[in-house]
Amino acid sequence: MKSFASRIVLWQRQHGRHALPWQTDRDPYRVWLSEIMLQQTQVATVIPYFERFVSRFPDLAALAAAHEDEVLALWSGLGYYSRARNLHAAARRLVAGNGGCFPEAPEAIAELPGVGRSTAAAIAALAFGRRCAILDGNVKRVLARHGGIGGWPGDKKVEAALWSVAESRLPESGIEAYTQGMMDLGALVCTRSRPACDACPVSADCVAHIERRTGELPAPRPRRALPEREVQMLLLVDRGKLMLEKRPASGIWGGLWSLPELDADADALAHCRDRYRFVALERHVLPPLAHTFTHFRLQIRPVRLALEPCRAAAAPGQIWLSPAEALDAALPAPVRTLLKRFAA
DNA sequence: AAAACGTGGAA
DNA sequence: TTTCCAAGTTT
Repeated sequence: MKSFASRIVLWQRQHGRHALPWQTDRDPYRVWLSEIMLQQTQVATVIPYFERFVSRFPDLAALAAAHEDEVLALWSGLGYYSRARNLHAAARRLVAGNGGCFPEAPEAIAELPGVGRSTAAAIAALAFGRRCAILDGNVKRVLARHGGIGGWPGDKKVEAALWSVAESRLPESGIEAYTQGMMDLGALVCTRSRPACDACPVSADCVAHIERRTGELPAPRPRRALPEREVQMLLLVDRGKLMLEKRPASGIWGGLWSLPELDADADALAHCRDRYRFVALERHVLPPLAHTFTHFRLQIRPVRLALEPCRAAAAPGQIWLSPAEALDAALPAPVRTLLKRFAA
């Protein structure tokens, strides 16, 4: 039987994906951008964001010259916004300190903010042909099944074992096809549920397949109950314009423009007066909106307050926009939903 | 080292 | 509806 790596490489060339938007060339900028967008995010979700982003920022120099606000606006809806802030910061660092050149060594790539071991290896392999191992969700699933490695892959010891296997199976040549092939195999054949083992090039010596344990491997993440939180969000309206506030750089929705929040049981009118010195003429409670994060569930109770004209007093970190203008801004997903609903 | 960090697709 | 988790990294 051919080696594991050879079978992956041959399979990738025949059955793998070759026409994804970031596979048009080996431009390290495009490879890097795609790898960041694809962190914890599915390919189908990323594609339209990637197209929009590269059309606005076609290269490192364009990205470095951008305002962070516009970068975040193009990321709005993709989630994990520190990825966008780190991407922007890294572009500026490379243009200012590295002559606008992308580093080729995985160790150097991993120095960039937002780039860890696996992402650095993916860029080094796909853009520069470096022989190094990745370990994303796809690879973890393929290796856990093929090697019969139990335990949750997020566990440190299990992950260390998987890294070790990943390093040991690299091909002598054809690292690009191998790297892409492991991801393609995980995404297209060795799927989470109902894997297509009939179509798999490495099923002959796959422990999970042979022992009929593909349903148990890899082991699922240990579950925990999702905490529930509840907030009010204020739509402060002055002559058709809404007030948005810039969120702090750290924490949820960092750097995005969002609606003022207050405790679910607080008095919206009093808050409006005490916190902003605005006079509300009319109060309207809008239908609630549920939003689920990875680590908690949020109930949003929107309240619209029609204000006495006051915009001249706009403070730093605040902007007044029409609903249409606001939809071009870097909004959190549920706020976008809310504003669409409000504008309709 | 566990928790934070978003969103949407699929089962 | 609920659960899982996707080309993970940072603190």
